Amino acid sequence: MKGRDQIMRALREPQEHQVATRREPGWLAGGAADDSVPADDALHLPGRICSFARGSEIYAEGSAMDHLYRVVSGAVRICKVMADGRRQIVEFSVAGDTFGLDGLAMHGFSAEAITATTLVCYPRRQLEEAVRQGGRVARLVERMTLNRLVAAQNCIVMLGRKTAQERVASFLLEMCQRTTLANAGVLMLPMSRYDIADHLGLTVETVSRVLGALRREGALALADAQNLRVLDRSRLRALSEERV
Amino acid sequence: MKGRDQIMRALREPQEHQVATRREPGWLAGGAADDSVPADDALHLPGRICSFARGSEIYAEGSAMDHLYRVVSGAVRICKVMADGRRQIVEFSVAGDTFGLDGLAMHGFSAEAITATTLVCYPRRQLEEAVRQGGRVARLVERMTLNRLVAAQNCIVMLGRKTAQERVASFLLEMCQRTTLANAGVLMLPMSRYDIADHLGLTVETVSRVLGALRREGALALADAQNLRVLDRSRLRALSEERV
DNA sequence: CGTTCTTTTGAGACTTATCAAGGATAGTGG
DNA sequence: CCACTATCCTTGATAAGTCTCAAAAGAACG
Repeated sequence: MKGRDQIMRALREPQEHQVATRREPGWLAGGAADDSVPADDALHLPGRICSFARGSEIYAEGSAMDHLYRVVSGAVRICKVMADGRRQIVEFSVAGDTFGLDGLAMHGFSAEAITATTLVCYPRRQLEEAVRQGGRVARLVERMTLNRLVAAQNCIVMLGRKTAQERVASFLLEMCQRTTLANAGVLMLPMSRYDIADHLGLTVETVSRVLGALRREGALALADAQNLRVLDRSRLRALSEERV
Repeated sequence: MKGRDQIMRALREPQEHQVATRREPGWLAGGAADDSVPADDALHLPGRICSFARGSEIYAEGSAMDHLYRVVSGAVRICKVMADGRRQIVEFSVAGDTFGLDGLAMHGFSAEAITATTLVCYPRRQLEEAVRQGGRVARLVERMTLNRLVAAQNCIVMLGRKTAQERVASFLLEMCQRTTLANAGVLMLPMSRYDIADHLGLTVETVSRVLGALRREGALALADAQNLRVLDRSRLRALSEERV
């Protein structure tokens, strides 16, 4: 459990920076639908469109928590890196997901763009003002935070009690649900094997081996590293032990 | 990873039942202070006092989510049991903590009293009404959920990337913070080694061995299984890698 | 087209789980 | 009050799952 290569990875993380930012004139109305959130989950608050390059940091752990973000396109990882380089990704955010509220006063985690990513940024001030006034926005924010809490607690069950194979199966099913599949049910994974490993509490090698095993037993078909198709969903469900 | 003894434990869990319940006349004003919550965190909503015997179930996974609970005294475990008996405790609730919002429509987890426990139950209806009207209660509930989300995400880091020793150290420090220590700084752990193991994603044997090792190296003193004193806090901090 | 990063696969090591058993503790009933 | 019993806790020996180290093929990128 030394994680030396994780240190190396952390050190050579590219520090490209935010490439574009422009004003959004209107009141942005939601992104892709997430079935655990009411369909009409638009925040209806003034927001600003921001773009981030692949690998760039959206915010750092310990920085001021002054925005709520909604992913328009791309993917984001929310993570923490320990002093010796061990990294844990606590959640991935894809199109339609919101993130940015992950601490009390400061950010408890950092957020990085996995691919080229476009976000809507809502200033925290206005959000809090809307919550204070109650009504729809207050309930939406509350519901949103509760969704993330439930997701986090399910993640805890996975990390605490599931085997490597079960974790990978759970992850694949979750991603199938959360992203819109391409034609013919192809699942496009925006993140690397390293990201998956650091989310599932495994190593890259183990993730790769488990995917290989699932492929050999006919549960998956791998077009390339990022694109795969689930051939035997019931097999994955049995492994993940969730009624998905 | 068969968890056969966990199955046995799950099967023989006593099903004693709720022993007393009476009406609370007024607007209950908070319990013990939790430093991650504003000091004045009273909900100021009408609640009902309920008592639960050791080992009894407060609510089951899949049951209707119609109350918010605050622990007055005792301790509660929030957990999920997998089909083959593997159990994961996602959080412990002690005096002053709130719980009960752990799903969307239904409870995603079950709650059980670890020791004889007294709770205040707030009907969800009235809570939602208060949130709808905004103001203090809305902000408190939001803050409360956010606190729990941050705690869950830190738990994810622990389960995903920490060794057995680091997990136990983190757990002890967290419990020191969350409970009021007895005279001379004695930490009283209400839960069994099984509960601790199922919270840390370890086995009882490993928890016991790690505690033994910490005792032998002089970091801890164990009066008995439930009562211990932290002798070398900096050692635990170094292991847990948190600025606590 | 060399360079760097990612992915896969293999061999061996190590942490933690499993199995087993004895001792401590608490609750129960005589 | 004390034996009885069930449960919890601890410790040891062994096994298994996953990690670490190593290397090579494949993809991305200038």
